[in-house]
Order: sequence, then structure tokens, then C-alpha cells
Amino acid sequence: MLNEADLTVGQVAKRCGIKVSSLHFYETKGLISSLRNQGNQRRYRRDVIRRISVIKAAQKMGISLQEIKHALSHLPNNRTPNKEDWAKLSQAWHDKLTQRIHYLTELRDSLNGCIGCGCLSMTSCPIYNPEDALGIDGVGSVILDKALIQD
Amino acid sequence: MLNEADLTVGQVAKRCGIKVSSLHFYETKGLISSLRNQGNQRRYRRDVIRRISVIKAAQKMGISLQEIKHALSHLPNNRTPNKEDWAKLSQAWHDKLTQRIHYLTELRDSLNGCIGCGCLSMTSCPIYNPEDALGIDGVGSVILDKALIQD
DNA sequence: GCTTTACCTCAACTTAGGTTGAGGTTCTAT
DNA sequence: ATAGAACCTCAACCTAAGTTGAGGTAAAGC
Repeated sequence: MLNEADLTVGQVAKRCGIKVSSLHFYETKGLISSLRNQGNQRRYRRDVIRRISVIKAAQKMGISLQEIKHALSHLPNNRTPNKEDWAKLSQAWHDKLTQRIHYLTELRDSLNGCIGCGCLSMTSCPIYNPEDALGIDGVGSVILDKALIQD
Repeated sequence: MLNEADLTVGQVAKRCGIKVSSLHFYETKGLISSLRNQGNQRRYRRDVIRRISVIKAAQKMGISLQEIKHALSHLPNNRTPNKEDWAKLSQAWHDKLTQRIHYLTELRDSLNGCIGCGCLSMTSCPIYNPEDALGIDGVGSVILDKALIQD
């Protein structure tokens, strides 16, 4: 199980461009795992680097660590994930990102109309009718009553 | 200065679909302002609702309160902002959102190639070469050395 | 063998964007 | 005039995603 190909925390951190403390953190969150050597030091399989790259990529897409953990939990844990395994993950996030892009595009295209001109249409304006398909902004809906239309 | 048209915290909160505590919070952050009545209670001008709507819309775009505050600071403070004032804001955020959409689109389109197939090209993959034009993800670049290419 | 670097755990701190609650005051409706 | 709703301040708490530091152990280089 523990051989020369295994990596230390320091090596993994350096290669992934993150801090050792982040590796500890991801481990406490169940996103990655490690083995220990005789002296209780962490040793990582090489595929942890791929895993961390995927975590980082997902974060750039606006996916939370919780969701990432959930997605990663569908990877096989008895063997190193292969292309098809990663491809499945990738497809799910691709779709998610597509929805997010769509949402932001709508938001953008309504900007001039809504903020700029003062129309504030309650029925057509995505700013007031956000339906955030991804639910990742954490901001919550803005619900306004009719009085707003005059403001 | 203080007339019947002024709104209480409760009224503003209800109309904007946010909590009274958020109004207090935005005030401490300098995003909105209020006048006080004889009994030290906040009274808002009606245009605060527009301002809050804009704040909420900007948050949906992924803009931080600090940036929003900065943008709002360019609005005239001696008069109620007019269409042109809002339009200027709107244009700046429109451009920002366009960049963000572009970034996410690149990320998405490289997903299958990068996560799925294992190519991990250091030179062409946006996952490793993020250049986040907006700098709003707070995740930081993933900098990987060549060893990764084999992992 | 000794020094230095890397590692360990655990607790506390950080930023953003708020929320909650205590203890007290003001408004509004009857 | 008094009950109850709404308001006030201030401090503490919350989640996410980590970072920092203290106090101690392990491994690597000379």
C-alpha cells in the first residue's frame, strides 16, 4: 500500500499550488483521503492530484465543497478513477455550468432594460424574477410588491 | 426633509424582500443611508428601494458589496439618481458580466476535454490557466508543475 | 549525532454577508 | 392611557473556505 510512488503533503501541496493546511482541511471535509506512514505522516496516492485539480476546477465554476464532495462520492473508491468516471462528473458539471451561463446571460441582457431605463417589469425582468436554476448565489430572491414600480 | 413619503425600515424591508437586519447591515457598510425621525427611527427616501434592488441584482452577478459600494459611490449624492446615472452603472456591470460569462463558457467547453479525457494540457487548458478576468472567485490559480501531466 | 526541515494536532482567527437575541425605547391603535 | 407592534443599539453567533500559530514529533542531510 505504501510505496515510493506515494507523495507527502508537502509534495502534493506544491504540485497543486495550494497550502498544506488546505490539504488537511479537505481531508477533514472528506474530499480527499490519505494513508499514514510509520511516523503518522500522511502519504498520498498519485491520483490525489487529479482529484484536487478537479476540486479546484469545480470551485471556479462556483460549486461548493459540499456539492463537490457529493459528486466525488460517486467515483469508485476501490480503484483509481478512469476516464469514464471523470467524464461522468464532467458531464454533470458541464450541464450545471450551462444553466449558470444561461442565467447570467439573461441577467446581463436585462441589465440595460431594467437598471438603466426604469421599466422594472415584474413579469419579464429576471432581476425581479430570478429563478436561479443553480441556487448557488446564496443571495435569495428579491420579492417586491407593486409599489416598487413607481420608485 | 422628513415627510409622509418617507419609508420606515419595516416597509423597505418588506418591499425589498429582505430583513430589517440587512438594512442595518447595509447602512453600517455605507451602501445605503437614512434620515432619523424625532424618536431616532430610520426614515428612507423612496429611491432607497431602487438602490437596494440594484444591490441585489449586482450580488446575483457575483459582485461583492465592496465593489457595489464603490460603483454606487459614483452616483450623485445631491439628487435622486436618474436614468442616465443608472445606465452608466448598468453598462459597467454589463461588461463585467460579459467577461464572466466568457470565462465560464471557456471553463465549460474545456471540461470534457480536460477532466474527461485526461489530456491536462498545461498550455491550452483554462482549468490550469484560469486568468480569471473578474477576480471574483476567490479561489486562486492552480499552479501545477510538469509532474502533474503524468498523474 | 545533531541540526534543520517537514510533519503532526488542535484551537483560534480571518473575510463576507449577514442573523439572532438581549435589553430598552417609540409608535400606533384602541 | 395603555397594550402591543415596531423600532433602537450592541454584541455574539453563523456558514464557507480556509489560514495561522503553538507545542511537539519525524525524517533527512551533513
